[in-house]
Amino acid sequence: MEDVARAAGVSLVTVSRAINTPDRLAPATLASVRAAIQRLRYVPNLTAGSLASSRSGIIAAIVPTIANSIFSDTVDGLAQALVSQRYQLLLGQTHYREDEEARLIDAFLGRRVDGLVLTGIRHARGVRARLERAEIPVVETWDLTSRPIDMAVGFSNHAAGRAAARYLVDKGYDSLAFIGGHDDRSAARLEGFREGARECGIPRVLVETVPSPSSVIDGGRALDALCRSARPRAVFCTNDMLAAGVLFECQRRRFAVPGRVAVMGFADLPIAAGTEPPLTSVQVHSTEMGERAGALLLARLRGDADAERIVDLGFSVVERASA
Amino acid sequence: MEDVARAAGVSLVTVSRAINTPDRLAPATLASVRAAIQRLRYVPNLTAGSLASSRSGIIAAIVPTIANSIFSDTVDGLAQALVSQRYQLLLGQTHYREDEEARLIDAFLGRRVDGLVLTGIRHARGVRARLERAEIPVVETWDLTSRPIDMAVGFSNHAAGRAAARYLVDKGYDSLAFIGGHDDRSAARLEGFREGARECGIPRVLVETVPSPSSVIDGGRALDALCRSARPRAVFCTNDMLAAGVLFECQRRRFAVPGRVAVMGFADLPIAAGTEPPLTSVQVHSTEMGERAGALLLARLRGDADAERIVDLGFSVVERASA
DNA sequence: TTGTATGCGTTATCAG
DNA sequence: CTGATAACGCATACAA
Repeated sequence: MEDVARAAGVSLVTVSRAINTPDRLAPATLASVRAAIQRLRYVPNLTAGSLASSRSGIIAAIVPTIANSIFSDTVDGLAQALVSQRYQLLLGQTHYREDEEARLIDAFLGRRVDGLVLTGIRHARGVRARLERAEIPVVETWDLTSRPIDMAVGFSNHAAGRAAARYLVDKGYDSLAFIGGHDDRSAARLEGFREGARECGIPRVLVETVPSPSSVIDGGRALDALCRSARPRAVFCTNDMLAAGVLFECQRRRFAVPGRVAVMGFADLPIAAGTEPPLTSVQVHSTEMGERAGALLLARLRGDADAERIVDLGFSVVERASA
Repeated sequence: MEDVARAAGVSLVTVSRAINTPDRLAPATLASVRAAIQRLRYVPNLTAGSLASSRSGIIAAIVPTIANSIFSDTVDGLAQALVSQRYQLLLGQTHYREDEEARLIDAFLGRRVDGLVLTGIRHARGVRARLERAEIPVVETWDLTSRPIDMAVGFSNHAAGRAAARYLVDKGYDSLAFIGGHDDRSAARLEGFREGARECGIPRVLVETVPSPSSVIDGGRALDALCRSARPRAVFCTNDMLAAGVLFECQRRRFAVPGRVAVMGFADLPIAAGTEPPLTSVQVHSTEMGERAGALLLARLRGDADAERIVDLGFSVVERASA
């Protein structure tokens, strides 16, 4: 920066201003500084800038795994929101482990990130306190709570599960099965699913859990396992990939869908509209979740104190042919 | 840090050492510093550390889009490799635009990242020079070249496309179609596919391109478009999701697979093993690509000068029932 | 509109 | 094994 200043015949600060607040410089000055920057191929050191300004320009996001399209969609949305304001995105994966989340949070706080996006509302003990002490904006996603650490954008997994059960019962299916992972959000959906079924006079639902992250093949296996001990009329899968696996397994077994067994997915991924039969699913706005999370952070960083703290994006059952 | 030093009755440097090189401290000193750190809830400022040490502890990765499982798998692998060495991962998306890639690279160089992982081997002009001047390790992924910017880990997309064509012809299919995006790597696969077909005496292949990022539904549409003007016996899709869409479309049209039309995918995603019929695909080690990229960077950062520069992970045709 | 002085919180170097 | 001192490269308050 000193070299640039010398080359342009100005002082250090002027170079700094040419980069950060160009409109506060005389056009001629600005031009000569920019020319010098180009000529010397000067690349401003953001680390030094961060240290001096105590703003890192970095937002961190923590997801269970990026190799699951629902979370990668959210990260995509978040990245979109941030790129416009020149924030950079630091990414961490927990692999569904609370202690990993805590480790990542510590590491990111050390980096003095300007904001943090978390997945879920359950965290290791101590995390909440550390985040509150850090005094940075935090958004929890993919679920809702009345008492977020700071802000939250998501939907009620419990209500979504309940809605799925009620939808299926409304359609006339009386023997319900649930296929899902055992992470917190799947568990909430299951609880809601059971409650919805109970409310409709169905006291018990079949449950088959699969490891998280789950995949197409787990869906097929789960249906296989269910059919060994029972004869479900409708299967609700906590993720469209599982549901696709169930559809393929139905094809193998020559089960008509929805005639012999109805199939319902979750998340309304692009695949849902492309299957045969097209998949009835619960739409949850994965990408928008990231965008809104980003928007909440940016608003707070801009100083908008009156921004919302809890955004319920809701969900909706998208009816297609499979159920 | 000063507070901690005072509380522990040592100097600043000793606190720094307790954090970075604990084995060079007397056990008693270390213990008292650690106690003070805990007591005061001291969170070391990595930004200041980076500035002083001129090592940021950050690796950046740039992918076309994270919302496509092949790239998110690679990012996953990379993140895995880095987390063990306490490197953090900065993520950027180009959305298949060279100028976005250039912008991101500049931003990341400004952040003084310790290493960079790129997707593909084509970049905007000037990028190569800037990266060489930055003197940081760079890994290009998802393709190979004899002249990488620095290092590369991938496979030959051209050879993979060629192998797909030869495989299909070997199986007796004489009318070939290609469904793929129009990004560089898909283009390379198409070129290879055409070459392979030509070598087997098939001068022309049908081609249907879809927008990137592509999805299941595009696969169905593409098959639809192809069938309007021709009658392909075998379809090679440049991505398993497209292939799954083709399978579903076949189901809709009551085309037997592979009897009426054979379907071949690419990447061997988890879905490939779960479809009905299971999908013949080209396996390309997406996750390992990220892991190896991370390993190459780490080796270089450790100072291993004699590390490899080009890693060909190869590919293999995984034969299943669909072709 | 531009410049001067100061500090951001560490690590590296050297000395003891 | 520990400490004193000088960077690291920039942004901010204040002055001109």
